[in-house]
Amino acid sequence: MATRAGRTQRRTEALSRERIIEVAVELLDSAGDGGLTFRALTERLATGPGAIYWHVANKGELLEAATDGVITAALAAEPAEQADSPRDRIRAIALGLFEAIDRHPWLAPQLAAQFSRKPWGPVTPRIFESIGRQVRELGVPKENWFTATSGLVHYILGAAGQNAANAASVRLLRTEDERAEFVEAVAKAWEELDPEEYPFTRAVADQAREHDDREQFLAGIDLVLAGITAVQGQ
Amino acid sequence: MATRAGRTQRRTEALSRERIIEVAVELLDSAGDGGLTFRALTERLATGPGAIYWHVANKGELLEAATDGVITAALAAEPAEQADSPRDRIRAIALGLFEAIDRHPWLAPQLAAQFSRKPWGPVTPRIFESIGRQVRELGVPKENWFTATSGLVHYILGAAGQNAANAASVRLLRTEDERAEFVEAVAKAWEELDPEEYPFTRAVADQAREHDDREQFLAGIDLVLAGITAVQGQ
DNA sequence: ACACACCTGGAGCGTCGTTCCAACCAGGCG
DNA sequence: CGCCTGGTTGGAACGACGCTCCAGGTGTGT
Repeated sequence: MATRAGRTQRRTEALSRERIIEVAVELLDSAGDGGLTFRALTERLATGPGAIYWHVANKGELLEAATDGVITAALAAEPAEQADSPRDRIRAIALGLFEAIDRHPWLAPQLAAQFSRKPWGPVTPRIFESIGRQVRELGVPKENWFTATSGLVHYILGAAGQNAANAASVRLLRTEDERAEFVEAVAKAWEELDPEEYPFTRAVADQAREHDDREQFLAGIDLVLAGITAVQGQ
Repeated sequence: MATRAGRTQRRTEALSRERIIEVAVELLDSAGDGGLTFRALTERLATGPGAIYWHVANKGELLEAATDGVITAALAAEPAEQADSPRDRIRAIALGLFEAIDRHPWLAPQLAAQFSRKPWGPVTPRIFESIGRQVRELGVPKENWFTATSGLVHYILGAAGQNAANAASVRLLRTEDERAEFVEAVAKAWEELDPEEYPFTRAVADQAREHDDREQFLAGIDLVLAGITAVQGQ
């Protein structure tokens, strides 16, 4: 349904599907996962729920559209630095997704849902394709394309989603001091675990305290890439 | 709050925190993410919400407790086959988590939330520790312990979560025929993508059609493990 | 100027998580 | 023996949610 693309575009600034999605993304970004409410939406758009439901079937479709829009933009953005090798291009794509999910933490669960419930939808192939092409150019033999690409995509979405949830909860702490305090508290809690039961976690508490999320993410990408090129030729 | 461990255990089968969590897991398993309702809970336990709220602070705490219980059981279970090397033990732990998440798909988002919002909670260190110990025994130099373990855990949770969401939606299809039909439909949709825009995805549609989820997951583990041992010594 | 298809927003339904509180019941005290 | 007290229980009710319904507005084609 939803005829859309009104043949005559009546008003200068009317209610449109695009405008609704735009505000939905704003609400999700500013108020988190549960921030997208039809009541908040009607208030921001100065309208009623009926008007919104004319443009959008339900909340699920609105979330899908918001996800699609943000992911498409993230994959279309050109990498800041030049990326000459397939390896660098994979790193660039991964970093683009990482940053998109970091800016819009609600993306993580949404992506997981879309990958499974609608693998034929626009998002899944788009991500798979852009990573897969570079895997192919890496010289991976064809019979391993699917395994290598799946592994990479799973790592990217898993790690980025994890980091996003993390960043979202840290972002609620307003001052820089509060954030440092949070990281410190976690590291300390790990250091104070039972030495008998948690020797390893205690030992890496210091590395957890000092790690940088983005570097850690890229180090993981390198790990998987090393695995891909180690297991098979090239 | 919550005196618990009632001094006299009045009835033979009374309401207890343990009983509530048990039923909560049943509800989540049978009815999916949104199946856990205080109304469904009161009905199954033949009581009112007040009684439940006396044992449990709120829905979030109930979800945490359910997650903790299931994960602890999964990590405690002995691997079916003997696992002599650290590599085999990592594969066994990963497979245990994979199967736990497969059986309880609601675990995936819940784990992601707990890892970020409460990294000091019981679940995060427990998973980190059991993987990390084997990473240490793999001979990885100490300065890379955190990176290697994070990479593994991110892959495991990302891939298992993805698979869980997938399996959950497929499980809604009753007959074996319907499931085969679903897989076939996805593969076909991929094959019919625009050849200009999606050459790679079209090329691997066949591999997607024939892949086995569990094997694919383990292949990804091997990929990361190969990366860990390739990047650094051993 | 009339009609009709498109678009709007307010009222309201059913369900959710959660709170409140009157009643209940077992064990200790008079 | 009865009562009293404090740990438990469950029913009623509240506010917020997603969503539906529908009586109207609004503008364009005729």
